[in-house]
Amino acid sequence: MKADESFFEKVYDMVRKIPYGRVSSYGEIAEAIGMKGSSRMVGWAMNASHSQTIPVPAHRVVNRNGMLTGKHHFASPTLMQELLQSEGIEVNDDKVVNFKELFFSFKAAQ
DNA sequence: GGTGTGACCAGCT
DNA sequence: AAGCTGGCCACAC
Repeated sequence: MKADESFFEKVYDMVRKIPYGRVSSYGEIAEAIGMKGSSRMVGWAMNASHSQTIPVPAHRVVNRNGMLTGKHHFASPTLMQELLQSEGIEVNDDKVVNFKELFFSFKAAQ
């Protein structure tokens, strides 16, 4: 973790640490970068993720309920779901199936 | 440097 | 049960 990195890069770095086939929440990431309660900032940062040279697996980030709230911000509304399914994550009705089991906690990882 | 905005969250009505 | 409100804080204008 580098302190010099801006808020965006911190978020991106955290999101990239989410393992293949796993998902996490905005609030979890916000807390991981020391901005607990500012989960909106995380989602807002993802809005600029497309500008990054290094790909950011934003599709692995969902809201607290496991719902794909940000899917509409992808190139295609169905792209997020397809990406998740391609990683073995089941998605039903815009929600991650077994979200509780697939949830990745940064605190537990440390 | 004030104001608006945002892919959320929790609490209240 | 479902909708609304406030709060959280970084960033662009």
